[in-house]
Amino acid sequence: MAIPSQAPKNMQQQDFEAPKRIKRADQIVESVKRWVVVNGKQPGDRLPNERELMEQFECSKGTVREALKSLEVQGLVSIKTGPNGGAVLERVPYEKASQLLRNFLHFEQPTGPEIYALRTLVEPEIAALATPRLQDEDFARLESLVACCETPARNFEERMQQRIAELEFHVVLAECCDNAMLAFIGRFLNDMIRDLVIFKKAQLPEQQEFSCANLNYHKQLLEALRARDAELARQLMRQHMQSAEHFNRELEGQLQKHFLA
Amino acid sequence: MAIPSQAPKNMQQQDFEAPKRIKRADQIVESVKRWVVVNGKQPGDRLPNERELMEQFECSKGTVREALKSLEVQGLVSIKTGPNGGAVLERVPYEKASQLLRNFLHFEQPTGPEIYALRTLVEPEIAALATPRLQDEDFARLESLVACCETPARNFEERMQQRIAELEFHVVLAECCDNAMLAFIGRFLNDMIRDLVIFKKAQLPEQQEFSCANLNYHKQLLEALRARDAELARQLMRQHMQSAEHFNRELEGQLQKHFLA
DNA sequence: CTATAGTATTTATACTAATAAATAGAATTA
DNA sequence: TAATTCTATTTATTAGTATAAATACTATAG
Repeated sequence: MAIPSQAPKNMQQQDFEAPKRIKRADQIVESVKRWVVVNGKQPGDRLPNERELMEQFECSKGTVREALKSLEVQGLVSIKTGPNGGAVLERVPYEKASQLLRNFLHFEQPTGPEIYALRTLVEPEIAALATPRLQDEDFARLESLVACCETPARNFEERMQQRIAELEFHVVLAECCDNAMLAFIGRFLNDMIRDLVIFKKAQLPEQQEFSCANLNYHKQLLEALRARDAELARQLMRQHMQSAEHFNRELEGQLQKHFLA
Repeated sequence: MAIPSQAPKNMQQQDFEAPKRIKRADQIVESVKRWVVVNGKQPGDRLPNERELMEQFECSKGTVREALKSLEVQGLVSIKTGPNGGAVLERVPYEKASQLLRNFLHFEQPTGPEIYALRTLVEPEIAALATPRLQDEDFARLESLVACCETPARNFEERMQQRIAELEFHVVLAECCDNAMLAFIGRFLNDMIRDLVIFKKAQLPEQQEFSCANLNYHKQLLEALRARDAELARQLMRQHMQSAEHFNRELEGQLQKHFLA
């Protein structure tokens, strides 16, 4: 949140750096952000309504709206109509942050191997961090997700759902680990893989061996987690990820053949 | 990019899910995004100007401007005035993505140890991936950054600059590794640490031992990189990170004492 | 006294029209 | 030819008006 450097009017051509005019709306956005951090505002606190903002910043309705739109897109406020409506401060939801990061990656689409390489790094740590923090309800969720994959899938739809459940297993762990960044990366990678799985791999014939291996690892992991053995959980997850990486490579190979044929 | 579910008017109360009206501007944003992916538009391609968008979407100028503002905030377009002005497609710059992710983390400020824990995971991999890809100019940059830390700092300002140079060393490696996500995380963590260093640690008396250890690791790393020995680079980086993590813990302890006194 | 329906108010949402600022490129001048 | 001024195009900003949505409050019915 940098201080908006007011562009001086009468200046020689000598300044090559950032002589760019800062738009009114963006100035307002920065002011609001400063106001939030300086006054230690918390999620739920309300911003002044549009009329007051117009007066405060001496600008028109349209400009205020643009500023509020900016804050809304960034996920920092949500806007409601009606009495007691207006803009209220929000903690940025995961979905928002995730979507914005995906925009960033749009023109350099990470490949499967890249995603799995990262996953191999972070998932074992997530497992280890989550181990001492899992509650009864978390175990219940993990159980049900494992159960979901036990029975062999009868059709495409079921196979898809089992894949999602497999991934959800990792999301539960990510949510429980108390390192916000690690959790974010974990969830984000899962989302990326989910899209890969759904849009690319699903059309291939059943990958019995693959699913079976995953299920086994998840079962073993669940045991280790219940025993609160962080080190074992880390080890198992590492093996799980290496196995998944290997299977992914194989799948992509098959997909290649499938595509050429 | 979900399909905007038109909210049905006469419906029983049974739907708890997302009956929320989608704002006109957001609909336009989604349309534009679809247009980009469907037509495979690339950075540099221009969007229709405001007037055309108004006609195309049958809406007013204000609404178009809100939509464009949204796209601008997301870093997907940049907008210029004048002839040949208007909105052009951009690849989202790192700074934008970084800032948006920081908003997400604002209310759950990651602690030093959390940041270093992640760093210990990713930096060794970054070093290994960068090893075969470094060009002459990259080596030159690394050299100059190391040189910058050779001479003992005479004052606060110099000490600060050396710290920045130390971190920049890691940014160079991140930029060279061809895994976009890993690179992003690496740079992001460096930014976080830079802020920690600048705002928290700088006031403490000189950390000679710390800086010296870092410098040594960087020198050894540079050798390994020149020898194109990825495995050695990974090992060295791992040790470097463990050492840095350890020093950070110590620093935070000293800071605590400093603060209490 | 309680639940329901109606009403009024607050607030965002959307549109129109007009002016200001920026700039690329054409026309002009020395 | 080279610098300068002019001009057309396009966004930036403003003002004012009207509409639609959400909700708190009130009145009514049971």
